[in-house]
Amino acid sequence: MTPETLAEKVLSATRAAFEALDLDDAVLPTQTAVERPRDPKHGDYASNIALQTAKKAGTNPRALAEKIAEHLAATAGVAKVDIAGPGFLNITLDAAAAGEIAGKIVAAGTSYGTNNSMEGVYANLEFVSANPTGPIHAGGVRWAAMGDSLARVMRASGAKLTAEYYVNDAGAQVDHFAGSLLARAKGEPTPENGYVGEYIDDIAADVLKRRPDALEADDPFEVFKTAGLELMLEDIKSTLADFHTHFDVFFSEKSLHDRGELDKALERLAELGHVFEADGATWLRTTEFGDDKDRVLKNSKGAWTYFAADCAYYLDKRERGFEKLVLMLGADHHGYVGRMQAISQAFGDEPGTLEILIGQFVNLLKDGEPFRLSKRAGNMITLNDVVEAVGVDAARYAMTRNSADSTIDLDIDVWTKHSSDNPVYYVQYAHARTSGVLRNAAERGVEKGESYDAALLTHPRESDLLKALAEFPAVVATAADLREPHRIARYAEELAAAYHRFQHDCRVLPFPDEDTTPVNQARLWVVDATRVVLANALGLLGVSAPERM
RNA sequence: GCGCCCGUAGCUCAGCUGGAUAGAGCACUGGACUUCUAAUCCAAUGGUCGCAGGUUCGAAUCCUGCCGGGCGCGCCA
Repeated sequence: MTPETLAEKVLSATRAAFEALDLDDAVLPTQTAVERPRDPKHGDYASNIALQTAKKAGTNPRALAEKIAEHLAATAGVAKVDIAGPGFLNITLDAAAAGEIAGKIVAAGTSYGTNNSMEGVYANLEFVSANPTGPIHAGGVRWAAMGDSLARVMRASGAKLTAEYYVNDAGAQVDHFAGSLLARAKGEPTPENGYVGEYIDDIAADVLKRRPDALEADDPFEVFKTAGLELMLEDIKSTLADFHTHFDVFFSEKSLHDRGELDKALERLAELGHVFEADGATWLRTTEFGDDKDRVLKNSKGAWTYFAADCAYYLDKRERGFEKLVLMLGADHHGYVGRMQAISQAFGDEPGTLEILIGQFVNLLKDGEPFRLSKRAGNMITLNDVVEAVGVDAARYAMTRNSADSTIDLDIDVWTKHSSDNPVYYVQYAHARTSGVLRNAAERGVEKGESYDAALLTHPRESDLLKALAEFPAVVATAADLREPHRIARYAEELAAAYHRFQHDCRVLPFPDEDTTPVNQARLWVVDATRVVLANALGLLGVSAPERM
């Protein structure tokens, strides 16, 4: 029995109890969940439904709980129901009902954990979107890892999701970038507001390699701009690919300008009556939608602002049919939330259409000192550097195991020297152990058979492990719903711990001089199920699941 | 000044949208390998959940006010 099924049984038992006690069932929730108590004395699962509904129904929680327990105890698969404290229901399943899950997981394989909590939601998830004027720096590691994992988790929950990278290939920064390349190629000093760094030398050289005549062209600046952006973007794409971070779309800001999308967006907003002229500039009245000040679309010189491009980009996404736009931004951009939401509402969209996730910074430390990153100064640590130092798995895992709401302090030296402290190895090792047991079983010709007797799985370690395994789909659904991929990592650690304890206390394979027993076989099913879930969980994090370590 | 995020064990962080005696990893201490990988397990140590009120059967969690830290508040991009 899965926790979901049990929760339904709890609800129907409650409904029956309400009827028996002649209570108003309008106070009953449409859904409930059972929780896994920390203390094993509290049974396999616990429900607080009596506590939650008794007061509203005008009765005593304890009395209600007793009535619910009566009905619930009669349910198939439920071994025992106790009432504790003010009215908790502590439910114990019989071993056979609890053990079924292993077979279901093995049968489901890679699809175990998928759920339909976001079924059919057509979503766009934008993340990273670092300017194409330099390599992705170490600060981008967090967004790449979290965004990519979130994409996987939302897809696993049924969302039809497009992962998108907004390429800011228009505007002044790009000109500064092009100017820096050109100066470098000519051997001139870096212009004011320009970029420095080894990568500028490299890109300048590569542009010349690709276009040997670049300096003699009619407009060398344009050649360096176009070719430089192209090369930089290729570099970014390959960095992300190496980091196992997949984007479906790299969306060019410049293409919005070229296609006249900014004019179109302005026109649309004007039609809707939210545009006004003042001080020689064109404004969007975002204060109407809660922003703290109105925003300029076109400045007094007649030039588009970055904000105008944001409007056009928003409209473009909506016109591509996305009904849910999720945007991951760094804490330094949280000031944008107000104006971005105002754009959404100005176009007449429901609140919630645009969802902005703000992630806090990774504070990089070196020798205990804050390490400032700057593309302009060229003293940066890139995503590539991080990956080279600790590897993709360790980097991704370290970045996804914390809530985006908390800032992370990360000492570069600690990270590179003691990377084996990373809990990712604990999880991966658990997976390697499951693979090892199954490999040994295969070598010795021990077969788990077509089916197994779940009633034999009575050891407390088995019971804990089975409960952890059963939880996975709900964890995925919650992670998707709350946009919190770190829940997957924390779950994986719990599951790995449950497995390590199981393998320590429960002999799986028969000893060499013994015959294979039904207990050996049942345990092999549990091991295989654990292997599946660990692999699926690591897969959602974009971390590999090695068969040997 | 205004806005967003954070404050939980020596350190790094969880805490499943209000539940039972607040957890894990690292570090420290002591145990467990002639049998499936000890990258493991077991035990011990470690807490005024920043502070003060409030809401209720019940608060680390929700509300208010303080204190402390990070980030942000351009006709820049």
